Amino acid sequence: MANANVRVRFCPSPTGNPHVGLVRTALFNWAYARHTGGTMVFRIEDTDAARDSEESYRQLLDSLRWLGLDWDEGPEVGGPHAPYRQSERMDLYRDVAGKLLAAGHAYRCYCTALELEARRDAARAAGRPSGYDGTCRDLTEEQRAAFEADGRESIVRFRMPDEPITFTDLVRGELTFTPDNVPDFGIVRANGAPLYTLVNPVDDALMEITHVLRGEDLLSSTPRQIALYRALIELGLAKEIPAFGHLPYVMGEGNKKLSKRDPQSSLNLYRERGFLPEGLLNYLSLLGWSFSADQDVFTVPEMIERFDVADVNANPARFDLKKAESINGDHIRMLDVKAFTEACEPWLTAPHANWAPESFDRAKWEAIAPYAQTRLTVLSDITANVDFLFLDAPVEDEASWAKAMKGDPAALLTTAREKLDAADWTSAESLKEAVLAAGEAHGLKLGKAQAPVRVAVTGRTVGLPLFESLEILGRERTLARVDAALARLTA
RNA sequence: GCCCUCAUCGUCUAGUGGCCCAGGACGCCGCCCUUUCAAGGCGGUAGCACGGGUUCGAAUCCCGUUGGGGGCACCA
Repeated sequence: MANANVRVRFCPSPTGNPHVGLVRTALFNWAYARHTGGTMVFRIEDTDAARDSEESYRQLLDSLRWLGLDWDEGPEVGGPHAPYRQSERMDLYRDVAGKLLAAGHAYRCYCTALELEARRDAARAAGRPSGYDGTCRDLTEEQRAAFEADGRESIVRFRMPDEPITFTDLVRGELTFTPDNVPDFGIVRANGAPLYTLVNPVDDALMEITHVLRGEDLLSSTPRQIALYRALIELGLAKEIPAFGHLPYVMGEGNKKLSKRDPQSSLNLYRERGFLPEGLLNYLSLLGWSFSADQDVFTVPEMIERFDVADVNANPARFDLKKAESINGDHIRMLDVKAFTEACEPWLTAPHANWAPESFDRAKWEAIAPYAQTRLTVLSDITANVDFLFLDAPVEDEASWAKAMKGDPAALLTTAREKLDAADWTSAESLKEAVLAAGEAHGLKLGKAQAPVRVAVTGRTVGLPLFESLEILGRERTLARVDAALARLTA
């Protein structure tokens, strides 16, 4: 299925934070490019000055880089069709709009927003399609002059052909749209700024995009783009119409499309919680696609090897955090210890941690990291697992204390302290025997006996293997914490 | 309102007319392992939206119904 002629593109507009739906779209385009040996074009659609922001643009690039979704042409990389930010290509669009107008493929429309709205409402009430009704389609020179003389503003509108448009969607098969339901559409604002409806297909044409893989929300605008494409071809501005593939939505809670406003959709959220790029990508690829019938954890290279748009299915998928975390956990386990150790470090140093940066002890961290790797689902959970090593005193968790300090904890701890004091601190096994012996002295099995020790030392009832933890914490600090607990118990 | 689109366990999916009284994964439940919690192992729970066709045979094809989602901008 290799086809080095494939050119796909990812073309977000820089508004708000990157969200997971956007990432899924980027991923599928990228995977298809890498699978076929084609080219990934990254283009920024910043034609809406009121909504676009430089901050959002920066985040977009940063996010893609973090995810490892690289691009062959685009911002900061360049390419034969530069520039790749539409805000820097305005002259080009003006030129194309002029040619479209001159050739009669577009016309000036003088309808005001109010008039449009009134006619739209009337059309709906009458049960007719509510798109533009073509009022200015065939204005005479006199009518046009009159509107101009009135000082009316005008937008440029594309003239849709009076025939049905059929195309074969890569994921949905053959689709046909009748002219009644695909009205003429605006391509240039009254202030001269081009609209997405013009700019997107024009750039796809100029950049010689062969496969347009985008969200399902754009499905109904496809016939308009095809019509525009045909006009561009006629004008010698485009070579051929690309193939379209509309990817299913990523849905959120309830049953609504995950939107940028939805906090659950924010890519940054997953990044901050400690998702691994490959874990998140793995999960996201499962939304509308499957690796095989019986395997859903795989690496990015494995995905590239198998990915094909033709295998994407058409139904919307709900984002399931539990499964995303589970798969991420699998990827955490796939890391070698060194990579895992390094990946966690950002969470172990300020500002994420609740201890001073200088309290972080790399040697201790490296010693305990292997015990943590099998039980994390997201990296940010690491702090609660190892904070006892870096905090001056264990966290105060009343619920844990109450749960563990039952029976006669002071007696148990007193014995445990004696045994631990006498144990071999270079051996976790020896520490285990100390606690075991202390338990036996009070008629407690190891499971019960370790609980008060664990809470005294780490503050929590759950955590990493206890005796290895004690060994790494060290004799002095362990005994001091047992003493502190004893003091509290007997106060 | 008009148009488009989608429809397999709670969720993500495999399935392209017989291999399916439907397979995997997450979740949930139980057991094993076990120093807690995980991880791991084993087992269980649960689904082809409905109604008509077509066919020797339908989760798979067709029609309709119902339900979900989207579009109908001087947003993208």
